[in-house]
Amino acid sequence: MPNEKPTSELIAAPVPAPARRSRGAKKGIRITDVAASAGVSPITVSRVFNAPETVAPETLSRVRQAVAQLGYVPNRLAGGLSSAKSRLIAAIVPTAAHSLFSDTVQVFSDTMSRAGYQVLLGLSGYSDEDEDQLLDAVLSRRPEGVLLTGVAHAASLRERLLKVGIPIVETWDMTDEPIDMLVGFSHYRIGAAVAERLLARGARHPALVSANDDRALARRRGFVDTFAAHGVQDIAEVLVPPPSSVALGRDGLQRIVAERPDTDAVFCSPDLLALGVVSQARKLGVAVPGRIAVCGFGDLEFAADTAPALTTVRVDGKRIGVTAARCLIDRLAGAGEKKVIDVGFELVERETT
Amino acid sequence: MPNEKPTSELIAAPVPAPARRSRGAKKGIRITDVAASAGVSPITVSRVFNAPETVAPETLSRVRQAVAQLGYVPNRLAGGLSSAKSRLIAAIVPTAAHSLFSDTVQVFSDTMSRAGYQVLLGLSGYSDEDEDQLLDAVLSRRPEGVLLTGVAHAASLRERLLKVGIPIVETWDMTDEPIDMLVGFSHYRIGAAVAERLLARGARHPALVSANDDRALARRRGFVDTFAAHGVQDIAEVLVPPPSSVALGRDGLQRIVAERPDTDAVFCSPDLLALGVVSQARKLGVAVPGRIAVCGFGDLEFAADTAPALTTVRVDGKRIGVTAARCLIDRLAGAGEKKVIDVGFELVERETT
DNA sequence: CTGAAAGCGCTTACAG
DNA sequence: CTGAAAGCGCTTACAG
Repeated sequence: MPNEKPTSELIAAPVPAPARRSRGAKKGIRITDVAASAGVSPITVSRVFNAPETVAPETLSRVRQAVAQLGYVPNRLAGGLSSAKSRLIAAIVPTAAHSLFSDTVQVFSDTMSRAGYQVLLGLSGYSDEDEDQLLDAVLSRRPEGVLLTGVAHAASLRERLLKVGIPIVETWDMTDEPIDMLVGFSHYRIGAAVAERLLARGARHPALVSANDDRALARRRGFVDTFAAHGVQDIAEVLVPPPSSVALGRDGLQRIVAERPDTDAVFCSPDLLALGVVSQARKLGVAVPGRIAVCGFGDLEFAADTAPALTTVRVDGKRIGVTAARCLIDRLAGAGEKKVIDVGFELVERETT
Repeated sequence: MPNEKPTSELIAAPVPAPARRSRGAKKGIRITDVAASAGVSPITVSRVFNAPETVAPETLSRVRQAVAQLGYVPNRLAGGLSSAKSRLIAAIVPTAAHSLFSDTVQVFSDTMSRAGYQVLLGLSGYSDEDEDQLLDAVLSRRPEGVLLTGVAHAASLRERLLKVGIPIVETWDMTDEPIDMLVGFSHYRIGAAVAERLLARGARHPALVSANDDRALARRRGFVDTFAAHGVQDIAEVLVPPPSSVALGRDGLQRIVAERPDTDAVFCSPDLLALGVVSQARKLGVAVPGRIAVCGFGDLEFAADTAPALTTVRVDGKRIGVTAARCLIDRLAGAGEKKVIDVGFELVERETT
């Protein structure tokens, strides 16, 4: 006897029930399936995942058995919608490809997942242009926190992020006015430190081969200002667009020496450019660091080998990753206030002769 | 006059309405806010985002204005739950750090987002152990497709993925029994090709310095089998755990030459190991490729410069990324069947003297 | 071209 | 320690 109607028609039934609609995630095991199988209510199943300590041990194992048997995986779209906790953290980095930030992303992701969060990677591509669009995509997932690379963001991005009211960590840079939390270091001070080191070595005709993103330009300013303070005003420079490469570095030195044959020091950042510069110097028969001192940025592992005469700047990307993750985790746990952490940097001279 | 009760108490009110519960994403602009502001129904607002071509131009612009003014960002947790379309694709890669796969991830992500999908990165960490746990985390987001790195997955993973029934692309490897689609190349054939090249150069005492992951071991098999087919059975080898590094390569050659002073060829993969081997050879005064021929894997950009005598194997990671993305996009659009695409590889000899 | 109602699969805030 | 009801913010499948 299918389609039996309820007998309670005496009690007004104003709207006739419309035909069944098949929609949404019809297939797949739901929490109610597990509940039925384990002989408990859906709420109890939910607790097994989200607050197991509040469930009786015997119930716990019965539910877990049902979960395993049915192969149930909770639907976090539903869970997130219901609880307003997406358990998602967005990490916005310029690029995934051969990047300075990959160490940071790696440990950040590891640390966050150990704390029960998943990382949604947003690739911003070094341009502010689509950053707004990327932010739309990211925010549509309702992340509970955001890691940002750098501090120079379009005003619109700052405002929107501020309005959303979730914890933010900016990284890999320094500023007096962070959006929220900050774990990084000063690129300006790096440029200044490199300049001082080169000055101490006696350099008087410095040059620059550098990427042209915000952070590289901050290093450039520190470099230029410091030389200026010592009376060296005129610095030859080659700015290259991303992605940096050995070839661009090689080409950079070529242009520098053509323009300024008396160049006695080059600050190249990142290290990939420095490798090109060192290689080209070798090809030209120019002694490094004897004739031209070269300093890079990024401390590529193999640089030590490839270019033992190369001074470089080391930054601990892993430390930035863990620290940033901890900041967010603390904040999400209710603790942790607005703070700025400077992880500093290190000038590395390996085997300067 | 707050809390005015409805006047219709004559019509049975069996269950007293419980107190209001504040829960879920209380704050934030909802689709109903936009609808009210634009003077349309929520469905129309939904259409503006998901099927703008079905909305009258004038309505469209009115709604978009309201969206812009209120700063509305659709909640994809809700949208995904309702439509069973998360617009999320999972990409599972071993690591984010200095990786061969970063090019693939980059273009994959770019291509997918241009098609309206976001990429959820899962870092599997080279071990099958937590792969099940990672899969739980990933599947809980209900991705519409999955990109996998490699083809050697635990049987449980294969089964679970198969059961979910979403499109899968395996990448960076080759197999006769893919889970679904496959975009990659044969590591075994690479090992064989390298062996043949070295044999042609006259090598008779080959050695191996290699990572120990599944794909590196497949290259090893191709290498060993091919030499065996030519009567060379005894191959010295050093297998190193991830992450590979220049230092491990250096150490590797040291052990090889100590064990087999007559070694005349070394296959090192990945290239980071090859760089170490070449560097150590230089330190030992061993001519490369004169005394020992060295072949790497991965075609690191700077290797050309660092070790011009290094033969290496180039694989087009970007092509894998785009192709894999296209496979998924086609399939999600209803077209595209199960297929295997071999992107091949290339042996690169730069300036062998 | 537009809208009213129902439902996606969870969790919250109670009450017991 | 456990559960019944309501609701999170969307979209589907209609109907007009």
